[in-house]
Amino acid sequence: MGEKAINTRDRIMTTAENIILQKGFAATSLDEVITESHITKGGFFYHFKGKNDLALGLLKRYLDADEIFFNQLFERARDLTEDPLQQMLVFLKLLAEGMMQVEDSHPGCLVAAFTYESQQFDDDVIQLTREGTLSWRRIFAAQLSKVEERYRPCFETNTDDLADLLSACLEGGIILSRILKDPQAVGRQILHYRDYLRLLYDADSCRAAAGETKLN
Amino acid sequence: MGEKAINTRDRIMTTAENIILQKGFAATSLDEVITESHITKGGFFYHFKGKNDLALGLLKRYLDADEIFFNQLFERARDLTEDPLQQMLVFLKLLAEGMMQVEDSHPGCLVAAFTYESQQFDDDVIQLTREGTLSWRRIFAAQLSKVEERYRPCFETNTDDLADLLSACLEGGIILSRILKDPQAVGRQILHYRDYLRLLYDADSCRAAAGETKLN
DNA sequence: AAAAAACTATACTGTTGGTACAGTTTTTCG
DNA sequence: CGAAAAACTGTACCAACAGTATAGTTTTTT
Repeated sequence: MGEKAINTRDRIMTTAENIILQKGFAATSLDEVITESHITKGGFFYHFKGKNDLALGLLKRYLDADEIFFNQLFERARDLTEDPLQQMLVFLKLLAEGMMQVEDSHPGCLVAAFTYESQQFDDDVIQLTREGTLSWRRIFAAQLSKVEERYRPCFETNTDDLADLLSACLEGGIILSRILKDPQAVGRQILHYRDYLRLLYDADSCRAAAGETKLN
Repeated sequence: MGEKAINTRDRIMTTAENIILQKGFAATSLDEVITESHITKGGFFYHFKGKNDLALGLLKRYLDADEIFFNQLFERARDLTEDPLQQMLVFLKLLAEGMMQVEDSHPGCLVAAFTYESQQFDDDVIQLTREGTLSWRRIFAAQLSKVEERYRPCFETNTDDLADLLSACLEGGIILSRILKDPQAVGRQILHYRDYLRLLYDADSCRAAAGETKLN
């Protein structure tokens, strides 16, 4: 596949993703995608077998970009501190900032969009949403495991569950952001998750810090 | 409106809601709803002006039922204990149990389903999703305010934000439950939220329970 | 028994997803 | 350079179906 083809394919996908996150998948017509992509129907079917194939391509691209995004933030966090808990806290701060930078209302998450329309997709698409969430779990849980090597949680916890909680805060936060038309909402949820981790692993210094701020 | 009409209307709505939560709104055809409701097209249009009107009716019914459900759990919690924090913790436990009782994968939340297809609805539907989430915030924040009258949080918090966090955990948890086909997942997220509150308002006794040295 | 409510039956129209296929331009590569 | 392969355009078509409309019929209420 040549460079031009990749450009065209990418243009179609970007257009489609934007429309889908606004209208939902079923309500997005191929004709609209085609018109907005400045391409013809034949051109579209040269790149994609059909609508389901488009969904699959979009999801793959989305999950790849997401994983890269998370890893970049983690790398940056590991660059700034050596302590695993602090790395996680820095990561969450960066993540919250990243989510709040969106000017308009949050674009949304393809995985969430697809799960509420799951029945219209082939199994491969559904399977991919599953693998995507599991990969998020893996990324987050890996760091949490490192944290637990050094810190003891107040409660008995399961790192997978705790990792899933972050995914849930993200997905739920995005939904709230969209409903309330408040782009900052997701970020605030993430910071709550961050505070939860602080209390869970580092309650002493949290309480100390709270005491200090009260003095000021 | 007679009893029979109400029955029919309700039957249509229940059928429609089930299909919509599986396929999404756009992908749900009126024909399918009509067939499964054992009614004719004319009969449907006697009860609803059109598809958007159906969405509006579904949302109203859903939000009403939800509010009743939350209030029942709160009443039960207030019945069991007088302490506002304990009431909230009992409520969350009951809520988690309620969400986990679902045998199959979780049916889903109409509000979330509609937000990812928002562009196809009239303003009245969108407005109602907004009012719905704000009413959840009101219910949760009211109890949290009572908690703060007696308990001091470790961090400075905003009860509205903290209330929204519960909504986010619910919405996000439902999505995860569906993707992972694990009906228990939502409940576990809620219990994490519960633990967060415990740490936030009652860190001392948590630490005591965990068998660690008490800070004072 | 009249009136209102709760439907049935049927017909119509515009869109959409997907297909087919013949022709044209662009890129790649020997 | 020139041929082959890639990357499209243009057009035409169709079955399925969504959503709507409306005239007529049965059921319930009063």
